[in-house]
Amino acid sequence: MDERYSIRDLAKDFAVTTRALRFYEERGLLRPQRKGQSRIYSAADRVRLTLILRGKRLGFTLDESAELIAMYDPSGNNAGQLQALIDKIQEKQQRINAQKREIELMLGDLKEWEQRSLKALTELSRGTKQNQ
Amino acid sequence: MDERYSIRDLAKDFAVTTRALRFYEERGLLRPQRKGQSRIYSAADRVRLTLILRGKRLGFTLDESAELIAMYDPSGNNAGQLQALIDKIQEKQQRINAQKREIELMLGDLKEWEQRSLKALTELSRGTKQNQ
DNA sequence: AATAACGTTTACGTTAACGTAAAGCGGGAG
DNA sequence: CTCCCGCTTTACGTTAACGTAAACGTTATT
Repeated sequence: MDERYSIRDLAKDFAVTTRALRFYEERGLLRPQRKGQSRIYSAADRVRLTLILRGKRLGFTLDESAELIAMYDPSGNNAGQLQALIDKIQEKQQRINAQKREIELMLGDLKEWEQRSLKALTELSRGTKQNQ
Repeated sequence: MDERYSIRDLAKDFAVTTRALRFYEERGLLRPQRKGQSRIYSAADRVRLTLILRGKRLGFTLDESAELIAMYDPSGNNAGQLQALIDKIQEKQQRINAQKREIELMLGDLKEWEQRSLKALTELSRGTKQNQ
């Protein structure tokens, strides 16, 4: 318990580059300890990294993830923070749902279009001699 | 009919900047005619612009939209192109649905977390004297 | 002719999220 | 001691989608 990981360990475990890890730190998303000049990551850091990557998958920017993680953090463990976090995520969910609706509309249009095109094609090949 | 619009007209009608319109042209998404050195946009150009903007709302890059529009174009009006287009859009839809699922999972976790936190808070205030 | 109102081209600036060197430090194997 | 390995810092490069500014051409007015 209270495990320590090198930057290489984390990079491997989470399939990210060491450059990315240093970058996240530069942006304030990670704060590993130092042993000499080397970075030492803890289990807590792994959790944070998990959140960062989850944020990415969800389409959050690093700044957004930084905010979310700050709220998620036990240090500010009050209900208000949690509610703010939930609100942010719900907002994101709404945007995604809007995208989904738009994409569904577009798909609908396209399938209609496909039908018409296919119909046109078959009518063409029926009423015309095949050339070439 | 066969209406012609200035770059300013389009910018206004679609709420984009003229810079964006020239940029889309530079990237091959629009090909307005020229009258002297000025650009003249047609109804067809408006349709293309509509598609570009729709693509943006859906989270497509300009390059992706360029592809989609090329396929959507009547010039390549065969069923194969259409099918490819539909496939691309469905792929995008799947990505969006995946995002949606992730966000729903995260939301679920968070609400659980909120419950626990709220509970902890009330238990605290019940079992302890209010200080400060 | 001068000015304003639009249009055009050219080109550098901006943000995000790293990639990609370059160059140097510390330690442990031989 | 020497060499390599892994780590570090510093810093310039990259892509996307325009923003912003400079400098100039074209009309229509005044």
